[in-house]
Amino acid sequence: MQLDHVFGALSDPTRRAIVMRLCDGEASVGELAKPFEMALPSLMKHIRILESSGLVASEKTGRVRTCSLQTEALATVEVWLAAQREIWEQRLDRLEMYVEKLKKEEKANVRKRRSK
Amino acid sequence: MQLDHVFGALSDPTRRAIVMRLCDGEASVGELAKPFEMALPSLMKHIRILESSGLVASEKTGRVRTCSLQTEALATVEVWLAAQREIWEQRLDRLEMYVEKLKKEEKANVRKRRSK
DNA sequence: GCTATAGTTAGCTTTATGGCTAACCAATCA
DNA sequence: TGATTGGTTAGCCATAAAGCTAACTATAGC
Repeated sequence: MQLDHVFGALSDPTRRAIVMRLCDGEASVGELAKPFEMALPSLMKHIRILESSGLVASEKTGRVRTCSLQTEALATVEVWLAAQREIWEQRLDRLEMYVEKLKKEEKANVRKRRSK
Repeated sequence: MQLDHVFGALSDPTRRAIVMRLCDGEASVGELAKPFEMALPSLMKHIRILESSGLVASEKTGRVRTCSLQTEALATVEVWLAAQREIWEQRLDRLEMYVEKLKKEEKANVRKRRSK
């Protein structure tokens, strides 16, 4: 599973809607297609993309294909984002500490200057 | 800030690399360009895309443009993902409870059958 | 003021994306 | 077995994406 494909898959509103729909449980291709004013083959493409991204799995029994969500992929993306934000926030913290240090030094300087 | 654009922006490896680089602090366009074997205008396009997605901000002073990360956008995506996963997991929980219920009933049935 | 540096604009190419229709296959169901 | 339903394949089109080069603008440094 690659971030590229997962982010790519989620960048389309139709596909995000499908993911949201699948959060409520499995669905057949036809069921997924209903809310959209879109030809079946077009929707199938989206499903394929979701599948190749690892976000969705599907299985065909008889003539109906049932799709379901694969949460591991969602989790992977969450982890990546959280990691980035963490690094960033650590940096902000350091910066903040540095600023605090500067402020204290400045206060000290002010006191010094006053006492001169 | 729209999910479409943020996910779209993050679906490209070059742009994710830029985001990761900016986690370590601000950088000029030139600095950002260095690690990539890519013409400047191409890289600039990526920066524009990151900017229009709200992930990155930039300001030009003199002749250098300095770019920085806007964490709110990252946070927004995280929230969306977490929400989806939560719904999904709640559903799994309900399903699990249902399965447990079924198991208990089955056990009860077995006991009944034995006592017959 | 000339030159080098840092971006920017314009315009081109190639490939990918998102949509369509029409025709097709394979299970159900009457 | 013939019609209907559910999905699939193939192939087309328009637009967007990702890259390039070449030429341009505007600051900084000498």
